[in-house]
Amino acid sequence: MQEATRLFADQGYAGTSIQAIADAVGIRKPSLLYHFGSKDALRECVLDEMLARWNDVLPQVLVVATRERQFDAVMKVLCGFFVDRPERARLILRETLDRPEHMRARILQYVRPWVDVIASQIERAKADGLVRPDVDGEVYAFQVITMVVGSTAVRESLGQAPARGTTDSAAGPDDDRDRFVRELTRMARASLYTNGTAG
Amino acid sequence: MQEATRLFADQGYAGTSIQAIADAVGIRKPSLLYHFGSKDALRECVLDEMLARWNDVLPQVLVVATRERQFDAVMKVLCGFFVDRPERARLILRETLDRPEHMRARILQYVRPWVDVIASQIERAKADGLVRPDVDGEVYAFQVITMVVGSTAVRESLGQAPARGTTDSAAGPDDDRDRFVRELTRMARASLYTNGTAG
DNA sequence: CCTACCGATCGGTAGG
DNA sequence: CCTACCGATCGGTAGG
Repeated sequence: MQEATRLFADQGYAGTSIQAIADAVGIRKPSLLYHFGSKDALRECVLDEMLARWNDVLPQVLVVATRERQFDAVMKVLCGFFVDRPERARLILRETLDRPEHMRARILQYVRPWVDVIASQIERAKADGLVRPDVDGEVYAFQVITMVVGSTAVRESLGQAPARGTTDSAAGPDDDRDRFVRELTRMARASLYTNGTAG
Repeated sequence: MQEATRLFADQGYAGTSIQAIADAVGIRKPSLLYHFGSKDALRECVLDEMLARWNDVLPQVLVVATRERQFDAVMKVLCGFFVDRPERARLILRETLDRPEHMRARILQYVRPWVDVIASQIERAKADGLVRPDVDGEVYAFQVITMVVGSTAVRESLGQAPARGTTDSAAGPDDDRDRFVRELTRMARASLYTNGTAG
């Protein structure tokens, strides 16, 4: 499963042969097919597992969401899920491009709860005058998720080439990660609240 | 070329056989190979043509950039390039996932001018106190481009499923397009300027 | 979990 | 631009 996830994410479904997966695991091709039935069933299995882990992470944020600083908590969980395992972002992007109609249903199922949580927060905050009145909560939430997934998927691939500019000379990978997450969060927050710096 | 671009964007490079491209054009497979030499050469050709059109569009924005309202002009051209032909966004995303090291060079070559233009605008505006002081121009510009490409690539595929919410009942495709571009522009602008509504 | 094998399709070439 | 063909690899099956 791990190897299949990695290979599908890195080379795509059509670009990955079941022979290659079998080689990576150290068994023969028919043995792999015995376990999963077909290549397409393996694809479903890989996607299901990733979405199941996504569901593991959902309750965390709903608990935290009862406190203040909800926004930062949601962004932290959302970013963490993909940034800590970028192959998830690449896989979800590839699947969306490969089988849009198939992914639409799953995305509705799995991101809908998030969109609802975020949208309800936005409406509440809008009533308090904290959120810009022209924000469309649903489009906004969808856009933020797309931004996180998309930029995470290409970040490692591109070695964040254009992002090393004028800052201090040497920075560790952890610094890069934090800087990346912080900027994503900053953009999402600033484009939402009337006061761009407050949660 | 058109058919190859469309097929590579929709089904991916590995998922598209030269036979399928030949069928779409109405010629035989060896005839196609005669023109382009190999499948990989065709891939290069398709990518080169798209990047060449990107370069056609660059001067436009540099001319407009001498006037006021630079930001909106840059966003309009950037969004238009991808939103009007979403297969460009899908192709560039697939190529980045398929051959990251190969794309890094091209992206540095083709998006560097944009990043520089935007970054210089940001530094000027920062000095005037118009831009938030904590904005990292390079990371920001990279993030905006990623957001535009990523969300455009998946927008059509997903039929913007979660984005039909509470607005008026029936809206034409043009309305959707404008709403999409407007929200992208709004987010990019609001996360940059101290006053989120001014150019 | 294996060996042995299947038809279909892959990218590409020979030759005209 | 075609017909005819190449070896290699594809996903998958038979049978143990």
